[in-house]
Amino acid sequence: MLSLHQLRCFLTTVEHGSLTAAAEQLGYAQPSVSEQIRSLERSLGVTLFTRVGRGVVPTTAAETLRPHAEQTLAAADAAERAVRSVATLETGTIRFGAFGTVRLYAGASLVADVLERHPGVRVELVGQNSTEVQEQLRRGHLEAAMIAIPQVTAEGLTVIPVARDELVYISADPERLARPVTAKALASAPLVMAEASFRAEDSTRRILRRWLHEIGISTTTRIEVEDVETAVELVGRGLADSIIHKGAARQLLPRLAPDAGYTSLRPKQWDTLAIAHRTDAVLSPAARLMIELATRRIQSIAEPLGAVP
Amino acid sequence: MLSLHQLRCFLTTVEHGSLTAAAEQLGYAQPSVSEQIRSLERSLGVTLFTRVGRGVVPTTAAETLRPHAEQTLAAADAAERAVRSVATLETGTIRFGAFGTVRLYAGASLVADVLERHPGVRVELVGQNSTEVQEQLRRGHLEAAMIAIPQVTAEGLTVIPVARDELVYISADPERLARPVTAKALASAPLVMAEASFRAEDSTRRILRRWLHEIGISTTTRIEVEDVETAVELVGRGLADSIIHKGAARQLLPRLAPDAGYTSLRPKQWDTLAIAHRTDAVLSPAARLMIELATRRIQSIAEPLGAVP
DNA sequence: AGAAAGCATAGGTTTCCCCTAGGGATCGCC
DNA sequence: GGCGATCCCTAGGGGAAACCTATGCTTTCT
Repeated sequence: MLSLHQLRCFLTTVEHGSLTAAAEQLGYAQPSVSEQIRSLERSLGVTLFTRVGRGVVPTTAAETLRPHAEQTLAAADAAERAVRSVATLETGTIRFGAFGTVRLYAGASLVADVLERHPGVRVELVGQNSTEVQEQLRRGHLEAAMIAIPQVTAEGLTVIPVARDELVYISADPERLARPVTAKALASAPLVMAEASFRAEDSTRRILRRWLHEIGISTTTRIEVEDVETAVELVGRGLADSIIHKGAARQLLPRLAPDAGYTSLRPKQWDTLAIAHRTDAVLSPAARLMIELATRRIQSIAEPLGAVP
Repeated sequence: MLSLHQLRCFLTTVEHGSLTAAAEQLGYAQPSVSEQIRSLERSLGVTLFTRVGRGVVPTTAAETLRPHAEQTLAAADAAERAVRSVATLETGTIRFGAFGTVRLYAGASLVADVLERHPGVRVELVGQNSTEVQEQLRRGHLEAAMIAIPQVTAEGLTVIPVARDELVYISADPERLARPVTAKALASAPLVMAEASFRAEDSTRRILRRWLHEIGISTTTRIEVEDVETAVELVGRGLADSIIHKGAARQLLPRLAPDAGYTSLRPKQWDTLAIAHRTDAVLSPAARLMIELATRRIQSIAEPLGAVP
């Protein structure tokens, strides 16, 4: 049976023109190489070297074999290196940004997905606050992140939209949920707003601001909080109402505000969810995996938008 | 250490989605395949299958490895088939020695013969000069050669006579060709001699020397040239006469010296044509084919002598 | 002619390959 | 929910293969 080991011995012998030199090169004793060559000749039914005096001379069969042997070994080497590059992913850390509402999609079950496919990896979800993610993206400490799209794309970042998510009105007051909320109704509501995107360019607020501005009403935010969970809890206690992503509402309301519900805005408003990475970055397999899984997950909840990069 | 065997087991397992099925396909017991996969995983430092309940599921590392494994096995298979095709003369290079006058017999039409029978092969006729052929035979770069027999066989070479060829006198002077040339007449002729055999042991000259020596005459070579064609051309221009093989005369005179002709020596002298190869060599099919065809061709021109090996 | 270089052979040890036998987990079916 | 079937793993043993050292033979160089 043909073996890579035989081919290696063969090639080294051809290159050095000597069994002894090949053995030395390979770190074996000379008879070992000799035996490998002999077994290769036997398995191929061909004489590869004519033993002449001191030294060996390759036959035409050997010359025929040579390029194929080289290609085979090259392919095997490529296989090894390809897998090893994955191995670094297997044993390394996947560091991925996901903050604001997006974090809810790319949460525990996403991590579970990754761990199932790559049992050895360590997963790090970065997303305590938007400033941190933005900063780490910019400095290259994070390869990529899932974000609610900012209206003005940050410099040096490539942003790829993957889905859109509806903005819904959440409240503990059934009466307010009876019909879609208009801008006018919104203006008179006590609101708690959470940061859902880049601090300076929070997309949700920007959308609301523009919407209300169109009909000459200014925002009336009552409370400002850091994270969506807190906002939802406050809504659950009836202290205020809020506007969040529909996907977040479906996930959080049952858990944090069982007595609250949600309804659409009128007209409906949408926020865009996207992947962001440094424009000049070459994404690693790990980042690609994370993006793929997160995208799939988001698109299974929100409305798909465009193609996966 | 990576091995083809491991890759084979791996691929079969991926394709069948089961170790048991792969083992059955490969004709092994299940634990054997299992062990191969495990050793492959260990040598790559990667988990290839997640053992889930009953059954195995390939990881992304396995998906990465798969195309490379396929390519490696394909390359190995190609290597095997390439060499086997050489063994059966479907392809490959036939390298054969033929120099001096013999080259005229084993010339273009011999090559055509070989190519007709084996369209895929490449033919290499080595024979620029005798030293080169002798050297390559001795060093094993040539398996076999057709030669004009040397009186003293070279050491380590087996020489098998296959035919004898008459030595004839060629001249542009019709008067000299009127009757067979005796030693006496030869002594007074201006001669051009070409190297026709091993440089040091040129058989033609040796024969002539012995012949003339018997009647107390020394040779009177006027010109020395490397190849027979040049000698014949000089004869054609009337600058000298020469002694060459009859077969060579018949082939070359019309082409190179149309005004010249040939006549026998008196008594007739013969040179022996033979096949030479290393004594300890096992001849390849390619060499045997070449020997057989060359022998047949020579014997159709010169007088057969002994049997084909 | 003697020394050096290179391959082959011989014999023994270690490693690897493959087998059979049996244990544990999961899945499907009563 | 129990039970058989399926599939993988572990354990241990036998045989082959790989590798080594030591040695002998041939060729080549000096």
